[in-house]
Order: sequence, then C-alpha cells, then structure tokens
Amino acid sequence: METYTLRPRAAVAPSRYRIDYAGELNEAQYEAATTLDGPVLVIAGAGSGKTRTLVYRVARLVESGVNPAQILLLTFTRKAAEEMLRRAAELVGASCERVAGGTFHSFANTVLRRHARTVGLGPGFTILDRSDAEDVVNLLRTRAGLDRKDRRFPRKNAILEIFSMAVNRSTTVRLLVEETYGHLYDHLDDLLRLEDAYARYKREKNLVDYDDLLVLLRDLLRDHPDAADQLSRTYRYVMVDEYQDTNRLQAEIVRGLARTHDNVMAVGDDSQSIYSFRGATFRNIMDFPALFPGTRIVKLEENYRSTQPILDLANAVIDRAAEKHTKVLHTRKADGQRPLLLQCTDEQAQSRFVCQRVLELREEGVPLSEIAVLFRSSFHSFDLELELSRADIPFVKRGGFKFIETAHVKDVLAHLRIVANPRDAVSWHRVLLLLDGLGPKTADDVFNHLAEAADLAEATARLAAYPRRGAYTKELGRLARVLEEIADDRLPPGEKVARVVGFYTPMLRNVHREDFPKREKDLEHFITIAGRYRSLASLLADMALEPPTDSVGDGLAADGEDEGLLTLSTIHSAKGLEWHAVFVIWMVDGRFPSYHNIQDADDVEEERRLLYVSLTRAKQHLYLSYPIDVYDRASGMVLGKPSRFVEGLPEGLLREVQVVDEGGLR
DNA sequence: CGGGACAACGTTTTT
DNA sequence: CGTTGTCCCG
Repeated sequence: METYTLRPRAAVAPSRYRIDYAGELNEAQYEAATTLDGPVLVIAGAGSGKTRTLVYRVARLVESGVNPAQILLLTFTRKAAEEMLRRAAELVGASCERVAGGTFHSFANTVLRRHARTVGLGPGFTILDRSDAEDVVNLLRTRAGLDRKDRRFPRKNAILEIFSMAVNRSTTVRLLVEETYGHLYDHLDDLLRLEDAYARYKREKNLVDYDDLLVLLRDLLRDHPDAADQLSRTYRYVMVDEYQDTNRLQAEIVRGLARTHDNVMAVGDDSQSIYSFRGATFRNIMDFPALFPGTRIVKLEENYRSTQPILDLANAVIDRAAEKHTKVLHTRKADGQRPLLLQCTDEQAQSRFVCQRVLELREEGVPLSEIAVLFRSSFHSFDLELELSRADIPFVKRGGFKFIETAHVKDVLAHLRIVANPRDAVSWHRVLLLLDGLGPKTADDVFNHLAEAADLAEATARLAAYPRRGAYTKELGRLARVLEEIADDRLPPGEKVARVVGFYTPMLRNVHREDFPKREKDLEHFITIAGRYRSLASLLADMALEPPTDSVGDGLAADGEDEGLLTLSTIHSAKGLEWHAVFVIWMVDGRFPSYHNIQDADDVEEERRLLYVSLTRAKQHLYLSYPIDVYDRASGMVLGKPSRFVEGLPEGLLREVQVVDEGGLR
C-alpha cells in the first residue's frame, strides 16, 4: 500500500508547508483542488481520487489562510468526513480537524439547536427516528378512528413513506397520491388530515423527524435573512460530497448557505445515484450549473482503484443504461484477471463457495479486512453468516438492522429522551407501557396527568403522586426515582445509561426469557458506547442520526483483531469504500434487481447503477455469484435466471464458472 | 382494562 | 418468518 509520511504536528504556521500539488495530483484533480473561489462541479468517477482531491483542496484552502472552521464539508456519513479531515490534517497540520461538517441531517441538527426559537422549536427538541415516527402516526391513526373504519387503510409505514416522499421530492401528499399512489386515492382526505395531525403533534411535543431537520434548515435559510447571512458568512467555503444522492431540499440548503459568496464545490457521479427512494435524483447534479451560474465543471475519469478487466465490466453494465452517462472510466492497471461469474446449485453452495474462496485468498496473503461480500438487501446474507460462523471466519456486517433499533435498546433510550425533553410523549408512552400491570389506556391517562408539568421535576412528582391505584402504583414511584436520578447533570451519560439498564433489566428478564443473555449483552454494549460521550444531548442526537453500525454479531471473534474482519455489507452501505477482493452474491433476477423494482423502468435503472457501484468497489478480484432454482417465499416465485444485468453482456467480459459440490459429508 | 393466544399479512435500500 | 392486528379470558 502507498505510504504516507506524517509531518510533525508542531504548531508551525500552515503556510510554511509547500505541498507539491501539481506533482501529486493529475491535471483534472489539480484543477479541482486549486479552484478555490466560485462554484465548481466535479464529476468524479468511481475510484478517481475524489477523496484525495477534496483533501488537497482543504489543505490548499487552509494554506491560503482560510480558517478551517469556515470550511463546511457535507458528506454522506460522518465517517467519510472524519477520514477526510484526518488526511487533510496529515497534510497541513491538525488545524484541519476543526473543519465543520457531517451529514446534512447532523449539520441541520447542530444549526437548529442554536436557532431553535427562530423556527418555532424548543432547543431541547427530540429527533424521531423512523420507528418513533411510525409510532406517532399509528397513535394518531387510531385516534382518528381510521383503523376500524376501513381495513384497507394503509399501514403506518406506508403512510409515513408517503409523507416522507412528499417532503423529499418537494411535492405535496395530494400530488404524490394522484401521480404515484393512485390506489390510495380514496383515502386522500384521511391522509391529508392525518398529515396535518402529525405535523401539529410534533410541534406540540417539540419533536422533529428526519425530514423536518432538512425542511426547517431550509426554512431558516429562506425565511430569515439575518440568520441566513450569518450562517453563510460563517461557512465561507462549502463542499458537498456524493452530490448525486442529494435531493432538491438539500440543493436549496446548499444554495442558501452559499448566498453571500457562491463558494461551493459539489462532487458527485451520476452513475452512482442510488438513493432515489429518499427523493434523491441524479438530475440534481445536472441542475447544479443552473443553480449556480458560472459553474466550472471538472471531470475526473482516470480510475486508480480497479484493474482494466473490472472496469470493462462496470463500463459495459452502465453503458446499457437507458440514459447515457457523462464519462467512461479508464485505468493504467491494464492487467488483471477477468471477473468471475459463478453458477451455484443453491444458496448453500453459494455460501460455501464464498467461505472457501475467502479462506484461499487469506492463504494467498490477502487480509480479511481487504475482502468484502456485497448484496442487494440485508437479509441476503443470513445463510452466509451461518456458514462463516461455522468456518470460524470473523466478520462485521454493515447496513440493514442496527442494534440501536432493537426494542430493548430503544426502551433504555426512551428513559434518556424523557430527561432531555419531558414533553416527548412517544418516549413517555414507551416507558410507561413497560411497567407491570400498565396498558395503553392507563399509560394515556398517566401521561395526561403529567403532560402539563413545566419541567421534569414536576413531571416526576406528578408521576409518583398519580392518584389512581393499581398494581403499577409502586412501579410508578420507582420510575419517578430513576428519572430524577438520571436528570442530574453531573452524571456522565455512560453512568445514566447504566442506571437505566439497572432499572430495566429485571423487566427485560421477565419479558424475554429465551434470548435474555443476548439482549443483556446489547445493553452492556450500549453502556460502553454511551461512555464515549460527554453530554446527553450529543449521545441522543448521534443515536438518531449516526447510530453505531457494528452489530454485536456472533461472528465477532476476538482473535480476528490482527488481520481484521471480513466485511459483509449492503451495497448502499458500501458506497465510497474499496477492497482488494469483492464478492457480489445473489446475482439473480428478482433479488438483484429486486423484484420490487422490475416493473418501473426508472427503478430498474437505479438497480443497474447499484450494480455499477458494487463492481467498482473491487481493486483486484471480483466474483459474482448466483444460485439457481431457489424458491423465494416473499415473491412466491422460483428464482431461476441470472440477473438481467449480466445476461447478454458482450463476450469475454466475464469468466463463467460452475460451482460443483464434491458431495458427501463434510 | 391488561395481557396472552392466535390469525393474517407483507416482506429493500438510509438519514 | 417475523411483525401487526384481533379476539377473548382473567
């Protein structure tokens, strides 16, 4: 691997360093890194040194005297931002670590905490994650009597999807239903009333969902010129990564942030747009020059990651896209083996193939941390996970279900959220229902009893003095005491979580006899995570916006530390990453493309880009595999054909191999 | 009114 | 297969 010499961290003025930009960047990268003022759009192909370019640009800005705190770096994940800043710091000194940044949502959160009053929020607002939001919608739906009246009224997740889609596509629920959800037209009036009730409920209880974060930031920038100017002057240079995955709302935010200076660099790749379900559109990237007149466009087309045979395959896949893309990747790594396409008899054979080949690669000296298995949907790896455990191959899984979303972790979290925002009805409800002998009706009643409390102290006092008696009376007193305990500001977050866990564990043991130990382990893990935080507010914000993705899977063998872990990941979560060897499993029509997305042509195109993203993660070795004749319960069909994306490709791009089982017992 | 037992339903990707 | 909704008993 390429080595990098660290410069001393001493507090020497950054401008004393002379970085040889021209020598270390190619021509296009150089142009992108050194064009500091005015709008710039960088079309950066996969593996084209995009991060490197951004890093050098940050360095250049700092070198030219810009205060790092005035640079705002909006990236897709916080990890990506940290990695970039770390590398920039290596170049020009630690001051780069003060560069502001994060995801749009986390940035919005930070800004809105400071300007909460301006947009009509209390500063202690609680962020609802998707399932919290669903709980609220469900409550309101029941309240409105929509659950009885008509059985076919959409479920909470469907309802929320519509609400969210309307926001992220900058349209209205009415138009969306008319255009896309025609089968729900009969329910339109009820949906609109529910939407209204949902909005009012959130306002009343000081709650915001993911979409509100973006909307409110946009509103702040649009409707409050003073605040907008101040923000814009604070962040004199704005850089946005993965621009193809932003939506109109985010584009408006960028526009607003740059209102006083137009110093914006957007970096993206239209071939890698894979978040349309979140309202993103690759057209956003095409519209950038219209939004920022005078935009300079730079294309990075030389790939430094993959071998030519891998790129040939990726180019061929994307070349068959309905809409032509803006560039073709090339590389100087001409040699390398052709990607393999493996036909397996069934899912078991596929899993065993991956295990065996991973072990062989390890024999050849490829560390596990340089190998990844990618798949369309999280559950596609279940069988493989069992097989890996059997083979003692340690792995980490990214994407899909997060441990923070498990019921027991959310239960503990709810206690903390009450302390942060005593008006948080969702959390109160959740916590109250945990108590023995207390059901929905009583929970409602108790909550109404303490809803008017001015602060937490008053709320807990009312809780302990709840007039009606029942089996739960003692429990209410205990709950009140725990809440008072953890409300103490002197207690660090880790200790608060530990107290709640102590209170909660006995209840957990009663409810979940079977897998209690595993759940208890999750809670221990949670205490550890909380221990890294200094304030409760930042812990809660992170749990909603940047939840830890490492699951405490069984596969996490402690001895895996030395050579790392094999990565299993959804393709969405693999974005921006690279490995020496990459497996893409389940290359079966109906799985990839997913059977949900084969009706609509645009959906199929997005699946194609998804495949493009997965192929371009590989540096040296690429394996595509598919089982044949697998019955799929979900769709009720037999999956027998390889993915339409690999069928009918030009000859010679893939080496087709049949996986044969020697049979017998292993 | 709370909670357990059972039936029915729908099944992706992420902040 | 796991979640969500319904029904009925204590």
